[in-house]
Amino acid sequence: MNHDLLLANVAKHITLTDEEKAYFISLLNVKKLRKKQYLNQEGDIAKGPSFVNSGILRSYSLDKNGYEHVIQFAPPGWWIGDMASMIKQEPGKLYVDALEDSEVIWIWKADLDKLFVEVPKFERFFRILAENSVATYQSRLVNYLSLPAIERYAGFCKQYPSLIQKLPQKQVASYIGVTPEFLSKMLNNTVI
Amino acid sequence: MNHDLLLANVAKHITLTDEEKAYFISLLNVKKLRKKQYLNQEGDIAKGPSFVNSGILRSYSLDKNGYEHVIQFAPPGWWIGDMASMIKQEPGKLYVDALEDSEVIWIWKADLDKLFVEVPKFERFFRILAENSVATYQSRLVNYLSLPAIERYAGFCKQYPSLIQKLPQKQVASYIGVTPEFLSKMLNNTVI
DNA sequence: CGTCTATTTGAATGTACTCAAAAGCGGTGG
DNA sequence: CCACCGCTTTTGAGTACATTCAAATAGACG
Repeated sequence: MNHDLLLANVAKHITLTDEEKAYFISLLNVKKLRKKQYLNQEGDIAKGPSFVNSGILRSYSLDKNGYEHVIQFAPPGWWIGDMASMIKQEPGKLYVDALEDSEVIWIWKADLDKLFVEVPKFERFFRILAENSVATYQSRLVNYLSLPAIERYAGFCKQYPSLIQKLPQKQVASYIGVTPEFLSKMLNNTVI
Repeated sequence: MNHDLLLANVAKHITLTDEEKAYFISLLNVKKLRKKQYLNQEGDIAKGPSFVNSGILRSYSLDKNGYEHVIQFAPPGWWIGDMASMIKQEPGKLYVDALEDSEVIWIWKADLDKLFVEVPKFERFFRILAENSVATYQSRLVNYLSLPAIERYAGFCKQYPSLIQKLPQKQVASYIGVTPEFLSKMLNNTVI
């Protein structure tokens, strides 16, 4: 149970006293996930934000035809979760699971709210986190609306060069919004 | 120059003293926009978050074929801006303009940073704002990845019933990610 | 080794786009 | 007040990008 990666992540944006660190750590929970294990399933109420300490997680939705659509990948050092479900504390529409054996550090939404009151610096930290997330989603939407699949793939490779090597092609296809068959054809120039 | 709508918006999440209100107001700028006038153009560095007091604004990107892709509509009471450009203070990829004569209240990023230090409650306010925005983008992405155009249109009508009446069909088409021609055909069942 | 899943390949299909042109609509100026 | 201009919406034909379904092949893992 090592919080170094998380504390380094926090330290990027705010500076904590030892006491504040200790309090923060006292609120944390750790969960080990086996490959394919769920952190969250559709219909669950998201417990709170989750930080990936090791492994890779992803969030995705399932459409009525049973196809998965990846919303986010989270390698070590990233946060993941179903924000809508977390905010409203309502059953969510996203699944979160592990693509490989992983370790996650997470905090109850109720504890986070306490933390915001006790150590207001964390308001800043999570504000910055959310703002960065907004920027990422905005740019993803721009890509999705204005680029053909092949360029969305190129953009993904450029933005996440280390991820691309670890992910099954199927997962990347889902993230860029095409079927695995079509991505395969694109990469092998079988698209005529 | 009436800040009531903005103050009511702020009051939804945090409670300010009269002094804090006065300080906040002292940092605000007002801009009137004529229909079609830009608040921000591609390549501009976003000044800071903008609150729509009256009218309707939209943000959009322009692809290399010259087609517009609407990222967001902002009726009165909503915030809008190019988050990536604002955070990094780098030239952005989004345009923001007025779909009708509008009035916008905005704050310089540098003043906002000062505000966060002077009145930390605003960290909370903008954290909540950004979190809601993340939730909205997540759900929009889910829709985009997993629903056919006709259902994205239905979803838009359901989610923004009052907006749909005010917007030119062309703008809605762009938001849901189809050409104006195709939306017209969908609505008139000319799609065979 | 066998099983399960991922990837590839092919053919047929479908959803949505492009281009072009006509029709509708709203604002503005003479 | 109405005619005209510019922009939006509609309609049609042809096309392209991406999907579906099916089946073969390849990889990964116990």
